[in-house]
Amino acid sequence: MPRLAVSAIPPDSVAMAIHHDHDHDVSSGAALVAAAELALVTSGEQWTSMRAAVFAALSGFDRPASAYDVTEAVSQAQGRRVAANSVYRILDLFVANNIATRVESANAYIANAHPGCQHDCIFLVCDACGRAAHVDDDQLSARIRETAAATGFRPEKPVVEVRGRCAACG
Amino acid sequence: MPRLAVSAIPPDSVAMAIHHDHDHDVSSGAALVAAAELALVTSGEQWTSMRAAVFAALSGFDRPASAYDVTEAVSQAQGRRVAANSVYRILDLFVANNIATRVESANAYIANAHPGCQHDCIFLVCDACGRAAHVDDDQLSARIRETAAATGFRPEKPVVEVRGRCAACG
DNA sequence: CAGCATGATGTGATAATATATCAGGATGCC
DNA sequence: GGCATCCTGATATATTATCACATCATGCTG
Repeated sequence: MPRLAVSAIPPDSVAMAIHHDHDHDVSSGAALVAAAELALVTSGEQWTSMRAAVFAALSGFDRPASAYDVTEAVSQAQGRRVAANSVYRILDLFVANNIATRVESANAYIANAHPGCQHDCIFLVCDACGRAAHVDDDQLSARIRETAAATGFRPEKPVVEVRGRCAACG
Repeated sequence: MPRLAVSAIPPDSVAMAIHHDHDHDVSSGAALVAAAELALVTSGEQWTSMRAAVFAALSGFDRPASAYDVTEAVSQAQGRRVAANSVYRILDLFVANNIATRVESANAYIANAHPGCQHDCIFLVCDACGRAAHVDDDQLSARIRETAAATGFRPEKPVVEVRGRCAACG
């Protein structure tokens, strides 16, 4: 499978790279899980079976998934009812450690395809199919931060999510 | 009161204009309400007393307000219980007609200080005080749309909300 | 004017998303 | 093993959002 800078979704049908000139360990499947585990452990967090299950469920979706979607998927996988609040806790932890991202405009979460690499994320969210493509454009992100900073604002976390129609949905 | 391109909040303590070289009818108070009414009526929508009440309540907040905040404020003002779903309907209408904007990362709404003028909005949302400054930077917005379009995505509505700390909160 | 069409609002229910609290269990460390 | 700490489960509740349908207001039309 080709390694590309834009983790479009579905994960195996990526098409193009944009303003992204450095290499990542873009991962999927087992490699992605391993990378996530490494990132979390490196931060001094535990990689428990529940966390593994949540991450597996999250990365199994081909589009941003709500906490309840993930809860349902984990429940299925475990053959028992898991509580939503546990999933929330874990998703929050994932977001804090950059192995997942929250898509604010969709109240949903998506696994980060390249944990360990810090970027301001730009998501292209399709209003038709719900899928989200992830674009890194450090130059553009920098412009956004600069623009904010120019007003005396101290930017912490830019939320850039372009709603629209993906190529497939026209 | 000075007319400025950046509608910082609180509304009477604006400080700077950025990449914004055209004039607006930036409005506040009664003038803002009149501008909103005009914008709505021009679109063929009615300006009912309920809509006026919702707009007044919304523009009375000095920061993005949740639909329930607005519901509460309108209820107070009217001396009766108004239903949240009515408020949602009206806020949706406002957003559709560009006299209010939804701040996705805060699940909240904010009155548009210059209805009738189309921009992609950029909000600087303070995580400490909850206030949001509104920046227009057409050049930056264009870059964002271009970046999205370059992937075959058709951008409809960019959501750009920079979370961080405002100058006042350091 | 009566009747009707249309759009706005009210009512009531419910769904979806998110957080709080606290007890008990697992884990790591010594 | 024992202790401290972190993690999870259970339960409750808060917040945000939507739906279906009844009612009301307004203006048009015959």
